[in-house]
Amino acid sequence: MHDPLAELPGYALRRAANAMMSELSARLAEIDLRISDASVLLLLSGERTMTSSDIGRMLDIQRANMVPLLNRLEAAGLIAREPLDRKSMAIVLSEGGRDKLKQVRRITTAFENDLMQRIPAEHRDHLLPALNALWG
Amino acid sequence: MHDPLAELPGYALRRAANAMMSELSARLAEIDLRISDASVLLLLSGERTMTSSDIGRMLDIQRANMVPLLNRLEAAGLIAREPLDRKSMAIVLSEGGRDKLKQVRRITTAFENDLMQRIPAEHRDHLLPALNALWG
DNA sequence: CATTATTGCTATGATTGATAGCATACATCG
DNA sequence: CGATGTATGCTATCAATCATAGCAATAATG
Repeated sequence: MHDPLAELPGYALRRAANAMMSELSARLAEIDLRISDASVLLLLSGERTMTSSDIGRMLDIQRANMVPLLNRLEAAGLIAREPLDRKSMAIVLSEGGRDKLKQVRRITTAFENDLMQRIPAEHRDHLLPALNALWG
Repeated sequence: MHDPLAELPGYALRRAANAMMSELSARLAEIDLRISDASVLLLLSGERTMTSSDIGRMLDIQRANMVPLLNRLEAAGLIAREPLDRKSMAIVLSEGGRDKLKQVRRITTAFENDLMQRIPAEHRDHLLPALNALWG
């Protein structure tokens, strides 16, 4: 093949991320969630009270784009909006959301394990710290 | 912060890829190219004669989506379509395309170097093989 | 109190990606 | 040769993601 792009880390990063995302999307589709949906549920599993803006800042999703995302989750009965003051809303997991979260955890941990298995053992432990250095 | 997602390689991969892509986009914007444009130019720098479909297969871009991409490159005077038989077209770099390619190389090698510099030395050499294992 | 910032939202583009269909042309095999 | 199957390049279209601007209400600050 002799792909002149194969040596570029940036290119490999893009391809790897695409492959990973499409596989994870497929697995999450079985429980009717998108990747961003699952990220929000995982984030809400922490004990902290968070508003829509908080979540957006954490996940790098703009306020405007949080709206349809949270609407979808609310329509699916996974979260609820609870007034925090007269302007802000706390986003909390509903009971259904906590159930769904368990399924999300099951899928994501299996997925992460599979991912890591594909990496030769001598490189495996270096991936996470290397990636985190690229956006910290 | 205690981000419950920070430990997930899949999440880190997504974030790292996003950060990388937006920075590379910004750098390539200075020479009026998008990432896919630059990938095509780099791919065409190989000696092989390639059709639109060939390029699409290499870069995982569908035939339908190659059309506007190549139109853009052709309109910018970077490539030419040369009839190969009565059905297929060879996509070749024009002179302007070869000039642009030099700029692409300058930008991408600087970019890749910067990327690698951000990674702690002990992890650096493991990134590329680990990523390539995730989509090969 | 006056000003400024934040929140949640609407509306709207731009870009990318995926699918379906089509006419033409090539390839294969009896 | 001729029939069938496949590849190519394209149009048209749809869905998803992301970004920007603006707005009304509220909160925070000096």
